[in-house]
Order: sequence, then structure tokens, then C-alpha cells
Amino acid sequence: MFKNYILDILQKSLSKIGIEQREIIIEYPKNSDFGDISTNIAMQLARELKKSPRAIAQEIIDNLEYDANFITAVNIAGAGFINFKLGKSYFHFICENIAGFGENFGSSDFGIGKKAQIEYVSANPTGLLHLGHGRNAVIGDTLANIYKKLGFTTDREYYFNNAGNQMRNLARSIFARYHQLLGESDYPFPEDGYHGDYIIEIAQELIDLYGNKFAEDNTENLAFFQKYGEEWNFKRIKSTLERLNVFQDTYYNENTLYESGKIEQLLNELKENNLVYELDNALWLKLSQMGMEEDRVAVKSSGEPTYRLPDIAYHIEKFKRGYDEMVDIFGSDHIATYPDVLAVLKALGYDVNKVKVVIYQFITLVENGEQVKMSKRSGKSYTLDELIDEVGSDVVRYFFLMRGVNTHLEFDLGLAKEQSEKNPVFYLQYAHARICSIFQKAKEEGIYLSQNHYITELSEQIEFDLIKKIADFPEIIFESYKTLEPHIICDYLYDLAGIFHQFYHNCRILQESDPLRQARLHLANTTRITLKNGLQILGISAPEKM
RNA sequence: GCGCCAAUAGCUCAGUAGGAUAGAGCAUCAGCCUUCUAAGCUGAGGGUCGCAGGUUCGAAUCCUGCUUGGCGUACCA
Repeated sequence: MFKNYILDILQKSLSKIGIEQREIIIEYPKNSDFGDISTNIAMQLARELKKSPRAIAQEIIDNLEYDANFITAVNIAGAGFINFKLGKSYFHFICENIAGFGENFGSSDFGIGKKAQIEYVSANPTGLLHLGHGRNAVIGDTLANIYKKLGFTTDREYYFNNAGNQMRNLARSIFARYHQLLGESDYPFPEDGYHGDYIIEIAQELIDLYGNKFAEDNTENLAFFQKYGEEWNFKRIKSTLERLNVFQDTYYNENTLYESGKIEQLLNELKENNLVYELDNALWLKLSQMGMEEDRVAVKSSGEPTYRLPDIAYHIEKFKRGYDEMVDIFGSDHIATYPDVLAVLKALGYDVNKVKVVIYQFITLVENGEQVKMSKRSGKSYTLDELIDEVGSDVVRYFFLMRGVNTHLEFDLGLAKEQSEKNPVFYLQYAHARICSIFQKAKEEGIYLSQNHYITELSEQIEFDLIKKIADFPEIIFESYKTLEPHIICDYLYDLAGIFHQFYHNCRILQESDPLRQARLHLANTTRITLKNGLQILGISAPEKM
């Protein structure tokens, strides 16, 4: 938004010297001596035009037409940077523009008319959510918020499987604890069973409800335990997600792919397209013909499909629903599996560019400099619920989002628990609360926002810095959509809060008289809206008082 | 062994369609409250961007090799 005018005049200048439309990179120089805004376009063109960057820069400037109220100086520096010094009118114009968006600032129509699906969490109901699921949930939910902000119609989906080995293992684990609680203390626990305390809780619940009615080891009883465990786990999973402000529209059961014949259909399609072959009683996917390392099994010799088949069928299902974009959120342990799925989809003629895969790295939990271990099947697991109990939902969300998805995230429990200036979440929320408190005070004094914004009253450097930062917001949202990196928004809001705090210290608001007071109130108000809308995307509350 | 991902300040991390003096937070040190919230602001110190080569006017960013760490490497999901 802030850069549009500059881009426009540069583009026109370029076309005058015979260079067609291209992407111009514009940035804010770190050193303010270089002006407010700069571009390296002359350097980019040097190789192509076989001229020195500085000469090209001069040529661009010579052909530049601009409003002298907007741009007060243009010069060449260094190897060929073109630097612009902006006039007050430019900042006023931008600020007025932002104010015009009101509470909707940051929304755009980029995705209007397009449908996106974001699939996240997708944990099977074999246990409680742990921290890894938390990172998955928060990344997925936030990306969905970003898509929504850009105007996409968004479907938030949870894909799960309530059949198979792991679920049978769950039933066996509960069954063993059930017997142990009934007094058979040496009843054997499954080798790779689920050791968490929640299994004991479930077993105890079953005893409280039914006594020893299900003690006999038969398939009916185990099936009952499996179903009971599934429902018990799902209830807990949903309540945990709800606490984190994560809501999903659809829970898609893998089983429906079998029931509706979609797996069968896929198998036929694979055979018709000659993408599979039989070997040792198993059905193999010809992945090596699709550019992959080696072939993999689609149907085991036991007749059971591997995960690949339903995964492919599920994605076909997504394609059939007509999504323009589909986002999958996976932990790094899945990094090797999705290329196979995509390769097959591609071979079947689907446009796999519509599928975006986010791979996030693992979390380590640290307290007092020591790593806290967490593992689902060992007894001592740190559940997501416990973490929310300790630090609250806002902190959990922010900490899970504040690093790049490809970074091993170190979650510092000590810092997270701290309710002080060290904790970045509070720094952000404090800025918002501070602004709200100014308006509260204004209200008490009978001061309200005027119709006229009186933006032209603003003249301090810090006010212009703030305007510049606010104006970046829409672009930041777009950037995080492009890169599928929510942390960009965290960093942005942190910077914005910082600049606001500086403004707050340097510029009085309510003590001034109108119209400057009004101008600053309006600037504070657009800051508030930006912070609030940004926090909303992150799923974090924007308190009015702290 | 092979594959993917990483390595940047004491710590946690930004920064990679090659660009100006590599940034932030925390920690350390020094300042600022009769003034709209000090959960704030101001300043200082702190770096062989893992190592070695290469590409070029220019490399944290691209290429090659190496070292270290994480995750994979199933007819588990």
C-alpha cells in the first residue's frame, strides 16, 4: 500500500526507456540517511542492459515523473540504489487512506470467489493431544484465518482414522489396565501399548460404570473398549482445541472412503492407468516411474491397504470438491510420505500445485535450561492441556507461532509463565490495552473521534514511522499467505507495538488541543485496529485493560 | 549407508528471486515515572553468519565437499 505510488512511477519511467513490465523490489533502507524508501532495480537491470547500474539509475530518474509534494528528493547512492525521500503529504495521504478502511483494515478481495481447504491436527483418537499437535493446530488455524482475511472461502478440516492397528492397540491397553484395576496386578500390558495415565482413567471409568462385566477377552468386549476409548479421547481432544480457540468445520473419517467405494474406485483407476503392478501378493505403486526413488506398496499381501491409498483417495475427494487451494499441515516425521501421494495424484492428472504442504519441525520443551521430555507412549507425557493450564491459551498460541515453521521450536516454559515485559505476548497486548485506555480516558473527558481526521496536522518523524508500519499490514498478511509462514505476522505486530510505544512516549495525545489531538487520536485508532486485526488472525485476545 | 531439514551475538531466533555498516528479543551494564498504563521508553557492549573451496563487480543468501545435530529411510500411520 505504501509502496504503490513509488512502484507506479518507477514502472512508468522504465517503460519510457523501453523496459517492459517487471517486478520491482522496493525496500525500506535500514539507514535513514538513505531516505524513506529505495529500490535496487538499476542493479537488477545492469547485467541485462550491459550498462553500469549508476548510469541506468540516472536514466530512470531522468524519466521519472512525480508529485513534488509526495517525493522531495531522489538520488543515487552506493552501487546504484535509487533512494527516495518522502514528503509529509505522502504520509498524510497514506494515513487518510488507511483510516478509510476502518475496522476492516487488512482484509482484501484477493481470494474472493476462491475456495480453500486447510487440513490440520488430524490426530487419531488414540490419546490426548501433545505439544506437537498443538503446533499443528495453531499453525493450521492461523493459516485458515489468513486465507479468510484474504477473502477465500475456507473449510477447516480434521481427518482421522478410527480403525486399524493403533486403535486395536488402544483397546488392548485399556483392557489391560481394566484387569489390573480389577485386582490382577500382574495382568500383562501390551508391549507397545499406550502408557499414559489417561488409559487408567478410562479403565477406571469403565469399572465405575460396569464393574467387571467386560472382563472376558473376546472381540465384542474389545470392540466396545475401542469405541469407548475413541469417544473418550475425541471428547478430550475437542475440548483442548476449543480452549486453544481452534474450531474445525468438518471431521472426515477415513472409513467413509471405504464405505463409499472411493478406495475401490481409486484402485481401478490406478490399474486402468497402469500405475500399479502385483508382486509377492502385494500391489505396488510404480513410483520409480514417477520420479521417485523406489516403488512402494499400496495394498499389502494381507489385503489391507497401506496409508497411501486412503491418503490419495482423500486428496482426490478434496479435488472433487473443487478447492482452488488445499493446505496440509504435517510434522517433520511425515516429510518422506507426502511426495509419494503427490506423485500419484499428478500421474492421475490432478494439478498438484493446488496442494500446499506445510512441514513444521518438532518442539522441545525447556524449563530452567533443562529439556522436559515428552513422548506419547511413555508414561511421562506433557499434554497440550497441561501446557494450556500452565500458561494460558494466548501464550501457547503465540509461542507456537512466533518461529518459522521450519525451525525447531524451543518452548521456554519459564519465559512463557512469566507475566512481564520479557514475554512478547504481553508486550503486544499491552500496546493494545494502552490505546484502549487512552480512549477510555478521552471518553471520560468528553473527547470523541471527529469525522474529519485532521491527518495533515501530523508532522513528527515517529508519527510517520508509525504510519509507514501500519501501511505494511496488508502486504504482511499477503506475505504470510504466500510463504505459509504465520510468524511473519508475529514479528510484524511486535515491531508495530514497539513503534507505537515510542510514539506514545514522544507524543502526547490528550494533552494536546484540537486539531492535533484529533489527528493523533485517529493515528492511535488505526494502530489499535491493526493490532486487533493482527491478533485476531493469530487467534490471540486483544484485551482492553491489563 | 541413503534421503530431507538445519547450523547466524552468551541464549532463543529473524534475515536467502545475491546488494548499502548482518538485525531483534532475552541476558549484562548505564539512564528515564508530580505528565494519556514503567507489562513502557532511551543508550552501551557483544559476530571468522559451522569449516574449506568455487561462481561474480558484490555471497549469511547460489554451487561442491566436509563436520555436527534433528527427522525419516516398513507389506506402521
